[in-house]
Amino acid sequence: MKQPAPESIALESLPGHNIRRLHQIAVAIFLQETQAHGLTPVQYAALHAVCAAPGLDQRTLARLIGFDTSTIGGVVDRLEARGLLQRNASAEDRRVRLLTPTADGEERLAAITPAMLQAQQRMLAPLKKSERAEFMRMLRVLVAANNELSRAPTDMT
Amino acid sequence: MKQPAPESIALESLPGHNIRRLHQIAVAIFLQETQAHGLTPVQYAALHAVCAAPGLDQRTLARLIGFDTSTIGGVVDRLEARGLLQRNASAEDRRVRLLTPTADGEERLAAITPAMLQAQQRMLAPLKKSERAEFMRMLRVLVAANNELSRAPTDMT
DNA sequence: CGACTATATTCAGTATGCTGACGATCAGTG
DNA sequence: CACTGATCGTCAGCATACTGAATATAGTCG
Repeated sequence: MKQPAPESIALESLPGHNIRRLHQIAVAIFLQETQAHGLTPVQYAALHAVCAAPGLDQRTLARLIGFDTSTIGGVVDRLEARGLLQRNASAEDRRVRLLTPTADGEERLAAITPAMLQAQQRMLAPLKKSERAEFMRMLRVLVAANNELSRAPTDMT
Repeated sequence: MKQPAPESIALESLPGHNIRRLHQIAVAIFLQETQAHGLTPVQYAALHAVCAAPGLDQRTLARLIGFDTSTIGGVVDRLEARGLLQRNASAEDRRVRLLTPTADGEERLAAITPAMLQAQQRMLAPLKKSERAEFMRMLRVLVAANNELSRAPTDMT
């Protein structure tokens, strides 16, 4: 059996290529819908997690939302610079930086939520209603099964 | 009807979050399988397209694989620096830079192809065989329908 | 207590991506 | 031919991401 010529492989048939494109599109839709609020998808996820569990440390935050710990510093920097959360040293363990939302942060999160949900709908809108649930189910299977493969696995307990 | 509290929304229920995680994982799998060949997913896609259509310009390349034109310059730079392709000014239109693979580039593409295909398989491996085709079908529907939304739409003619 | 190990965070380096702007060039029109 | 508008490529600036290393602190064991 001879391999097909490497150039003859159709990019559109490759899962990885389509996943990359879908991610590109999902980010674009998110930014479009939420542009009035000035948060990126990643910033939204971080702010959301901090509001849901005030006082958590960066490492825990990273594991909750699947970030690399060396990336999260910058994300938190930007949210802090805009006054949406606070970063304070922990009293018990001085290595740790504890994150707490500010009032502004809470408000911003509440304000952006409807647009964020609208964006989520639009991402799957091209599928039939019955297909959307099925797609989400398979998406979760893939993410859960391969969770440990990326450098930033999620804590799925 | 009151909105649910913004913090009570489960991140795992959001399409965007799962898409981001799946992309992260897909890149990690690609890099794992192909690490001996030293190409990123994006570099692979670019090299593949140039080998399939030697002499194409950067704008066309960008539209073929869904890149932003301001990103592709850097990608081509790196491939050129490693001697995998050549960038020459066009004779007819001096704005245009034409891309041609080198012999090394062709070889590299052929060499990486089996590992790349192996990576694609692993991405969908957690799904049952019948589900994989269904997932890919829906993936293509979503990408095709929302193609124009990102800054780098693909030419799908 | 001192050495060793483990953990939380940061940093430098590299690679995508997007926005908005700019320089060079081309093409069509008066 | 000069003017106008479109097109190709690049660049600066910002935001994710990952690798590998450094730093600071904590905990543990001999």
